[in-house]
Amino acid sequence: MKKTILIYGLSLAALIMLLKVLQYKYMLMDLSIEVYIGVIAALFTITGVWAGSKLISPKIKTVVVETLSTPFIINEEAVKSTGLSQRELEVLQLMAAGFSNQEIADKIFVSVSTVKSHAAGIFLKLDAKRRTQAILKAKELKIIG
Amino acid sequence: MKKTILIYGLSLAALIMLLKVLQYKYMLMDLSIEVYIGVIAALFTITGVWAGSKLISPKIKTVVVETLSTPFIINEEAVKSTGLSQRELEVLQLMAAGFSNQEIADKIFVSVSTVKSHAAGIFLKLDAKRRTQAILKAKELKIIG
DNA sequence: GAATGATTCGTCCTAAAGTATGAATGCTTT
DNA sequence: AAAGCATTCATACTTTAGGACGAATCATTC
Repeated sequence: MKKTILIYGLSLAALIMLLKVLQYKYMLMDLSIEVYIGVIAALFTITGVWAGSKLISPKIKTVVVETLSTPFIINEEAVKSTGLSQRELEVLQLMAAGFSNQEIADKIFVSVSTVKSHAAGIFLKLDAKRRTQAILKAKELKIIG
Repeated sequence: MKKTILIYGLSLAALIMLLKVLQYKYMLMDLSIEVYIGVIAALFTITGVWAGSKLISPKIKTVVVETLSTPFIINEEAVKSTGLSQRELEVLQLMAAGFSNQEIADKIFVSVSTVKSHAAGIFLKLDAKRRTQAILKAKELKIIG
C-alpha cells in the first residue's frame, strides 16, 4: 500500500516536470485548454481506477474447511483432560443442539439453576466465555459430535 | 452504469466550463501550473477510484483451507435458497466462530444495532430461535464450514 | 468419620441476546 | 420516477445468559 502511494506521488511529480519542459519547449499552453484538461483528467481517472483496485480490499472470504468422512468417535481422553463431569457433558451436548437453558432443564428434569451451574462449570473447564464458544471448543476437541 | 458514465461526462464538461470562466475572470493561468495540475489530478483520481469501484466487479477472495478427506464446499445453492444476504452470511460465520454481537460489530466495523438487525434476519431466514440453533442449521445446510 | 466431588437448587445482580419498530441511504431494477 | 432490497443505525423493551455467592444431599474415598 505504501509502495502504491509512493509510485503515485512520483508519477505525479514526473508528469509535472514533463509538462514544465514541454511548456518551455513547445509552448504547450497554446493547445486548447479543453484538450489539456481532458488529457490530465483521463490520465488520472485511469490512475484512480488502478489505485482503487489496488487499495480496495477483497470483500468475501469463503473459508473451505475439511469434513471428516470417518465415523465420529467421542474422544474419551479429551473429555478426561477437560475434567468435564457426566452431567456437564450432557448439558454441553444439548447446548450444541441449540436448546436454551430452560429447554435443557425440562429435558433432563432439573431446574434452570442447575443447568446454569453446569454451564458455569463447562465454561470454566473449556475456557469459554459464551456457549457458542464452548460448543466450538468442544467440537474441536471432539468431545461432542 | 449508463448513469454513472453520464454523470462522469457531465462533471468533466462542467469543470471545463468552470475553468474557462475562471480563466477569463481571474486569470487562472497565473496560478502555478503545479497547483493547477495537482488539483485536477487529485479530483480525477478520486473520481477514478469512485468510478472504478462502481464499474469493476467486486473482488472475491476465496481462501481454501485444507481438504483432508471429503472436500467441503460451501453450498451456494443452499445459501440462495435461504435468501441470506452477503452481510448476514458474514455475521453468521462470526457467530459460529463464537463471537458476541459486540465483537462481531467491532470486527466488521458496524454498530451492535446493525449486528442485531442482521441476526434477526438470520433467525428469520433459518427459522431459528437462538444463535446456537442458527449455527446448527447453517452447518446442516453446509452454508458455513 | 471427615474430606471430596458430583449433583442439585436458590437468590441477587449484571451483561448479553433477542424483539419490535421506525427510519435513512444507496443501489438495482422495472 | 418508483418500487424493492441491502445496509445501516437508533430506541425501547423483554428475555435469556452468565457471574457470584451460598447451601443441601449423596456417594465415594481417604
